[in-house]
This record gives sequence, structure tokens and C-alpha cells, in this order.
Amino acid sequence: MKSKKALRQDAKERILDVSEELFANGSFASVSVRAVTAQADVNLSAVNYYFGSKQGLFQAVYVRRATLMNHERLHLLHEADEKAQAEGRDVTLKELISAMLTPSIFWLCDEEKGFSVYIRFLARAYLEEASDMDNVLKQEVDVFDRFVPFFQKIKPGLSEEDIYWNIHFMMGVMHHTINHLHRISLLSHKACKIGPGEKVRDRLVNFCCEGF
Amino acid sequence: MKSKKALRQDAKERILDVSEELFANGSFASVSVRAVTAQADVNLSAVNYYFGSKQGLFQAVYVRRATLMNHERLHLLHEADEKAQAEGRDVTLKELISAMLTPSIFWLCDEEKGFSVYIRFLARAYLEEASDMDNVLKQEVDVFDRFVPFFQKIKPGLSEEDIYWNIHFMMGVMHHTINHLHRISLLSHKACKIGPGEKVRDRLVNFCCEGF
DNA sequence: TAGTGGTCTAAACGTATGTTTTAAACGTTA
DNA sequence: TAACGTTTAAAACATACGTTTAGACCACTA
Repeated sequence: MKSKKALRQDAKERILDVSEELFANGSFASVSVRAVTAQADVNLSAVNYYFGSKQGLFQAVYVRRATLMNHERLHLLHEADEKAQAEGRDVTLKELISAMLTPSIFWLCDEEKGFSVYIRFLARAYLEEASDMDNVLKQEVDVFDRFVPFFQKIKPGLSEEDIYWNIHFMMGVMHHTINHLHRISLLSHKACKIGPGEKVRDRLVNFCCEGF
Repeated sequence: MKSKKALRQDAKERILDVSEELFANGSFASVSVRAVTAQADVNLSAVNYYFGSKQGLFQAVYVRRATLMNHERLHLLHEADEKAQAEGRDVTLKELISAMLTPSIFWLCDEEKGFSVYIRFLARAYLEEASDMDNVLKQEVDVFDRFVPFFQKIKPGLSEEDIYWNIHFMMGVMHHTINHLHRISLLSHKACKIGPGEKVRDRLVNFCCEGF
């Protein structure tokens, strides 16, 4: 019985894992429920049973990790803030940007498979009007709002508008990097290797720091 | 007969216009041939008649403007180079980046509708494995290769790898900006207006210049 | 004028889709 | 054991899809 229950739980998680991966590689419409259920080795109707609909599944995939990621961002921000206060200085720009980007980039290059797939899923989900992504963005907006005062303190020359534009640009660099990481080797005629997450993160953070 | 022929031409162009717009707003799979033909006010089989298949239509939408855009980039590069030589100086970083980004950004914010739609189409097309986009990228790669020597001359401290990474990042900022331009007002609680193309372009170019 | 080739239309085809339905299997509780 | 709610399974449903087909239309030529 325990094993059976474990299997059931597994089934639901397995559906989420599989569809996360499929939705990361293809658009919402191009991924069929049948492909998901077949690859997850569950019955066709399992998706409707657990998630109500294909849409429900899509949103469940999002919800499973979104909050976690935004919490991680705020946690890193808090950490940097405390450290800075202890040392009697302001938070640096690099610390701020790093706090915003690190969760995504690390998850992306992380060996732990699920997270990296989720990041790709997320970048694609932004393009799917089907997924009611305005609500999704709302959560992110709240997180970014917490960052804005710090940016303003460090960069008093910038208006609020400037800061939002820069945040917007940063997100752009990140999402593109995530979605097209494999393209860098094609673009550079294989001169660029992808390498470990820290390296990519550092490049990205540097680029954004200077851009800001 | 002339009027008929003109109408036919119109039909084909109309299909391209409509599908460009629909593909810009939704994924390949989510846009149906029926939606295209209905909106273009042509018969259902017109797509297969003119373009062979839905895929053929997609690629035709791409081809119609891609070459033009890359030519425009090279033209701007050439122009900047000549001007710099005439003044006995090197091409500036801003000129280089501006040459890479201006066609897209201007088209994006251009009043002339078709081009701006195409840019959104393009950004989305990068995500469609269905569209054989590696060949698409190849053309862009060739163009970027022409830029690399200029970057190296201005920034001798950077390795070839660094430059390719920076180009990659730049493309990221641009594509994201294009695809999610409307989000900036949501992100900033309506503090940011989108404004004219030049403004957006200047912000973008500045961000990229510093990032480089 | 009869015929010819290119263009366009209406209808149909076969298939793949998301979802619903029906019932069987299972674990839990009384 | 018997009854019950939950989960799995198979089948069917209705629809939407991309594509094909057969023929109508029409300007033009012989």
C-alpha cells in the first residue's frame, strides 16, 4: 500500500517533470497531452484527473517552482544587505544583480536536472499568452520592487524609469542566454565553450553591471 | 486580367502579412492555416497552393525580410567605417552596436506596420525548432563575423570568446526588449512609457555599450 | 469557337487533438 | 468481509487540424 501510494505520488510528479521538459522544448500547443502521458508512463486521462486540463497542467508546472525562485532572490538580497550593514557599507551593484540573476543561472547550469529545465520552461512560458502570464509576472514585479530602493541608493543619478528599463534589459539578457545557450557555440564557430554555471553567471553579471 | 493578376499578387502578399502577424503573436503550432486563410480572406487551400505547406509559409514569412535586415546591418557598418576613415579615426563602439541593433529596433518602433510585426515574428521564430532556424542563424552569423574584427580593434583587451559572448548578450537584450516591450509599463507600474523608436534604441545601445 | 494552362474554390479525407465517460482495481475503514 | 472513496485503465467523443482532390472559372491562343 505504501509503495502504491508512493507510486501514485510519483505519477503526479512524473507528469510534472515530463511536461516541464516538453514545454521547455516546445510551445504549449505543440506539446500534446498524449506525448506527456506516454512519456510519463501514465494513462492518458491522468492529466485531466490531476490537473483538470492541459492549461491546468501548464500552470502547475509553473507554480511548482516559481515561488521558490523568487524567495531565493529575496533571500540573497537580504543576505547581501545584512552583510553590507555588518561591514558598514552599502550593498554593491554586483551583489544586487547577482541576487537577481543567480537563482536562474545556477539552476540553469546546475547538475540537478529539474531546475535547469524549469528555467527554459519559464523563458518560453513568457511567450505563451495561453498561460495567463500577466499574473505570473505580477509575482516577479513584487520581488523586483524590493530591489528598486537599493538600486536608487547606489545609483542616485538614475531615475526610477531608468532603473526599470535596466531591470527589463537585464531580464532580457538572462532569458536569452538561458534559451539560446547552445547557440553560443554555433555563433562563435565553437570558440566558446559553455562551461560551468559560475563562469556563465560571472560573465552575465559583469555585462549587466556595466550596462546599468 | 491585370486587375485579376493584381488581386492574386495581393492574395499572396496578404497571406504573408496575416501569417506574419499571427506567427508573431502565437507559436507555430497554435496558429492554424484556417485562421490565416480566414483572416486573409482567401481560400483554405491557398496556403498549400502558394507555399506548399504550413512550414513553407512560415519560412516564406522569414525569408521575405531577413536578407533585407542583414543587408541593412552591413550597410550601416560600411557607412560607419567610411565615415570613420574619412575622419581618420577608428569606428566607435557605439557606432558598431548601433549598426547591429538599429535595423531591428527601428523597424520595431516604426510606424510602418509590417516591419515591426516581423521583428516580433523573428524573435519568436528563434524558439521554433520546427522552422529549421539553424539555417536562419547561419545567415546572421555571417553578418556578425564581419563585425568581430572591428570589435577586436576597439577592444584589444577582449578575447574572441569574450566578444562572441557579448554579442550573444546583446542579441538577448534586443530580442527580449522587442518581445516584451509592452511589459515594461507593467513592470514599472506605468512609470515607463514606451515612446519613440529612437529613445528605446538609445537606451538599448547605451546599455549594451557599457556592458561590452 | 474549342481548347489549353494557370488560378482559385468547395468539399472531403485521414488523422491527431483535448476531454469525457464508463467501469475496473485498489487501499482504507467499519 | 463489505462498503466506500480514490485512483487507474480503456474506450469513445466531438472537434480541429493540415493536406489533397476534383472541378469550376477565366483569360488567352490556335
